[in-house]
Amino acid sequence: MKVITRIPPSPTGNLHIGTARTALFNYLFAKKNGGKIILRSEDTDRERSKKEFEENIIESLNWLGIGYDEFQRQSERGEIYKKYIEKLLKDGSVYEAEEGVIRFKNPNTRIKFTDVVRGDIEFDTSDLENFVIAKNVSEPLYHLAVVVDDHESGITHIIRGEDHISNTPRQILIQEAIGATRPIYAHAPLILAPDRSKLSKRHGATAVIDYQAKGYLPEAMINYLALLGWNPGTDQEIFTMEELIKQFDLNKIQKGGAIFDEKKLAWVNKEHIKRLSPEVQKGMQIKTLKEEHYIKNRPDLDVEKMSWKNFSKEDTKKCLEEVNKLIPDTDAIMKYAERVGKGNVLWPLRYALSGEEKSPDPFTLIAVLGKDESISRVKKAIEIL
RNA sequence: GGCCUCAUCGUCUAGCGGCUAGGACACAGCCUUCUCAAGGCUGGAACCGGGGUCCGAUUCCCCGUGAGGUCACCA
Repeated sequence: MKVITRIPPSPTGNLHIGTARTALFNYLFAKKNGGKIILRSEDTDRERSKKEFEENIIESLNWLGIGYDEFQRQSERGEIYKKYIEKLLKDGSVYEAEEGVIRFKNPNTRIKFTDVVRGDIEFDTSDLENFVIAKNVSEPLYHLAVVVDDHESGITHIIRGEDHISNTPRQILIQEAIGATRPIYAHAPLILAPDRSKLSKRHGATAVIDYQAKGYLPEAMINYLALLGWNPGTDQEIFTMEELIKQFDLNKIQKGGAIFDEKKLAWVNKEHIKRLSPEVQKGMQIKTLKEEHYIKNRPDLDVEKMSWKNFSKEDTKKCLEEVNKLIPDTDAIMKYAERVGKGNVLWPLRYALSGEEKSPDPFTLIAVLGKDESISRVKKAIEIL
């Protein structure tokens, strides 16, 4: 049996981190099994669906490197749904209610299904009412559209968020009514905000594009997302997409929700940056450096932090005066530093330029600031001394 | 509230009956003449509670408690 999975976002917002993580799991699982993956835009809600969101979702998925084999748009599949709704109407599985919508006739049975990550789950559907499956024959709603699409596309595995567990019995009911085979379910835990509630817009940056804008590497994002709710069972924490595909396993998906921690994302990002070529790293460093407050504005300098170790203020001052004549000649400064003591020269130089105890090296700073600005910053330091 | 799901350091997690409960992030301290937004070392930090089962429970069962999800003509 060929594995077929799906990524079914609703274009009512930018690609959400939670959706991206679920998309990733579907992608990894399909790739690992040599399967197929379908991106399905669930835009049956004409009011809320926006073209721009669909574009954002596609772009974000692209940026992350999550590919797919086929693209579908529910708004273009009206005829297919209509055919099913009419058939259900005819055989009496659904009926038109007084309000004019179409409801599913609840058979009030017990539905039991096996979830790959949670085991057996059982529902008594008599707790459910006769739920609405379409506004009319031409306007299907979520449950109907999903079940029909999954069936028509031959979806074998539905990997989705835990928030869909309670939707499952309804969908199974519809499956049985249209004679569809039941796919295998795997409900992944939710990605949580720091307060342990479902991560949503009110928690700030929740769209993939927000992190793209912050300068995170797509590889880092993928890596971190994969680790939220899944782990390989080893101590490995840094992965490439290829490694993830190779190691991914539905059975190792976590049960409990995981809080999204940007600090750890930042660490993962740093680890991926380290694996980049020195040239690319330098380019990224310079790009992000330009946004630093201490590059945009002259820093306030603290005389006490100006000297390295026990080197005197007077000597530090002399060093800086010498160095200032050499800027921006890197080799000359380095040669001088080796003679006088690297720390004695490089620390105060870097501090004079950035005003930070931790910052990139002085030569990078000179490159970013430019000759004139560098010289005047060092001059300022000399004055204070 | 009904139904469903979940429960190991602050966070992400390993553990699948016997471990000094491991790793990572974060945090704290120390080291490092500085091309250091680095690296290294050390440290503090967890099995929600109560019953069982068992020679023995973090691990299996039950009950609590807590957290979350879901109850739309949204998806």
